This record gives sequence, structure tokens and C-alpha cells, in this order.
Amino acid sequence: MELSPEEQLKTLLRARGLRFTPDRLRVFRALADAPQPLSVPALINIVATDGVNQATVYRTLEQFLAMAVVQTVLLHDGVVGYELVPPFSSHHHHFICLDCGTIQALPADSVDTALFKSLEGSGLKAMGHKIDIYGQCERCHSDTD
Amino acid sequence: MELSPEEQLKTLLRARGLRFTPDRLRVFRALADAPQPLSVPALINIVATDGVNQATVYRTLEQFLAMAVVQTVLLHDGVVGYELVPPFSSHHHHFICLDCGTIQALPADSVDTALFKSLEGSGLKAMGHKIDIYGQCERCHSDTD
DNA sequence: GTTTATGCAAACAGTTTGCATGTAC
DNA sequence: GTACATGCAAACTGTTTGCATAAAC
Repeated sequence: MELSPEEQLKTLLRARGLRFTPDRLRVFRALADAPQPLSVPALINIVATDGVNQATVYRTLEQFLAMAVVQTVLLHDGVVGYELVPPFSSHHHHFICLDCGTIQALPADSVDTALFKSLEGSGLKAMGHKIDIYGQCERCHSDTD
Repeated sequence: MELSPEEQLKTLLRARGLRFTPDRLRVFRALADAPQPLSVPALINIVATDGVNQATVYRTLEQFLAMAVVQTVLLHDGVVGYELVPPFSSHHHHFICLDCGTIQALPADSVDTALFKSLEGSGLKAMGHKIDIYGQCERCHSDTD
């Protein structure tokens, strides 16, 4: 049977002797509900409305990172962002249009297969990755033709 | 004819009304000589031996970023690193070992070819990308066998 | 000679830490 | 009841800024 993401979080916390508290759930949900990775200030801002303290956010992120519940990604302007890792979120890549700035998710399959193939025989064992592709989306591309 | 990377930097600076100074060249060389992206403290540490001031490093990085001479990448522990962009450095991707934290450059060719192939027929036109692969390097992988 | 770059030190912002209190188990 | 989690405030670190001086052009 399948556990809900929040049940999985509870299990993971228990396995480490940590407690499943309302504040930790609030941080988790803020990340789960966000359409994009969140910077620390953005995350603090969101959960502050639920009365979660700054220090608690920092401590929680550190634990989630150690538990591999979240991962860091680089936002456009050199700021570090946090997002849930699979299976807590779906695995995908991003295509960022340099003209109009829209970001669209790319299905992971074809890219991933290609990627792992390219490492064959290298002795490297890939366990995760992050891909951002920049260019022109269909609409902007046809505009310049 | 081909200009050397340092001549190109000079030209780019001049084009913006900025000056080609010894300190800027030292920051540029530190980045060019580094086998990996450098965190700000690491970079400060390196050029400090040449007598470059902290504030100068921050100001120079900001300019290089605006000039698209450097780009930011995410280091293993959620720290932001800086590296030269092509044509100032060769185009490559990174393999980050989750065990020992070392970062190694991957030749771009095989990965890139695979990547562009995966976009065929999508209507998307890729112009640039950034790939980080996480996993175990050869040494750490054999340690756990 | 003019304009930009740099060094210094102060100001600032973001992050971490210690300790008393509250809460999950 | 015990051990962990949280809130608060102070301490700390990294980053930015203003201004006087130095250097590039």
C-alpha cells in the first residue's frame, strides 16, 4: 500500500528519532504547495503567517536536507532555493525561454535515458541530477522567423 | 584572428566603459586557473595573496556576472560557486560526488548530443544549458562495494 | 585632468547559537 | 516524565556601502 507524502515524512522523522511536529509539517507543506523552489526568505515569509519562527525554519531545512527530503537548486539570480525531492515531488526538468521568460517542465524520460547512457563505462554512478535548458520556446522561435 | 581570453576581457570591459585593471585580471585568472567553481570565500582567499581587497572581489564578481563573463553554479553543500562561462572556459558539465563532495568536469560532447536529440520535434530551440549530475565517483563507489 | 577603481571601516542582512519554556511521545 | 522542539534575543558571518585616495585613460 501507498503512504501519503505526509505519512512518509512522519515515518522518516521517526526513523531518525525526530518528532512529527506541526511546524515541520507546515514547512513541508509550504514547499509542497510552491510551484517553484523557494528561497529561505520566501519560505520564512510563507510559514511566518502560521506563526513558525525563523530559527525553526533554518533548523528544519537542515534536517530535511540531511534526510534527503529537500534539495537545493540555484535560482536565476544566484540565490539558493529549496524544493522537495522525489518521491515527495515529481521528477522533471525545466526549459526556460530566453525571450519571454516562461518556464515549462520537460518530461524527464527521454532526457534522462540519454544522460545515463552517456555515463556508461565512466565508472561514475549517477544518483540524481538537475537539468535546465535555455533557449526559445515554440512561440518565440516562430516570431523571429 | 583569435583574441586571447584576457584580450577579450579587456575588450568587453572597454565596451562598457570599464577599465582593465590588475585586480580585475587577478580575479579573472583565479577563476580561470581553478579546476572547480569557486565560492566567494575561496576566491577572496586566493586573490588576497595578491593583495586584492574583499570589497573589490564582490564588486568585480557583480560586474563579471552582468557582463556574462562568469556564471553561478551550485556547489555540493548548497553554497553558490562562480566559474567562467564559455568562451572563457571550455564548455563542460559537473559530476558531484555525494560521498566525498569532489566536483569533476565531464566532457560535454556525449551528454550534449544526447540532450539535443531528446528535444527533436518538440518545437523548442535550445541555446544553452547547465547540467549537474550527482552520484558516487569511482573511488567512493568502489569503497562501498 | 577627469573619471573610474580601490581600500578601509562602518553599517547591514542573513544565519546560527544558548538557554529557558513548551510539547510530542 | 523525559527528551526533543521551539521562541527569543544575542552573537556571529558574510555582504554591501560611503567616502577619501590612488590609478587608468
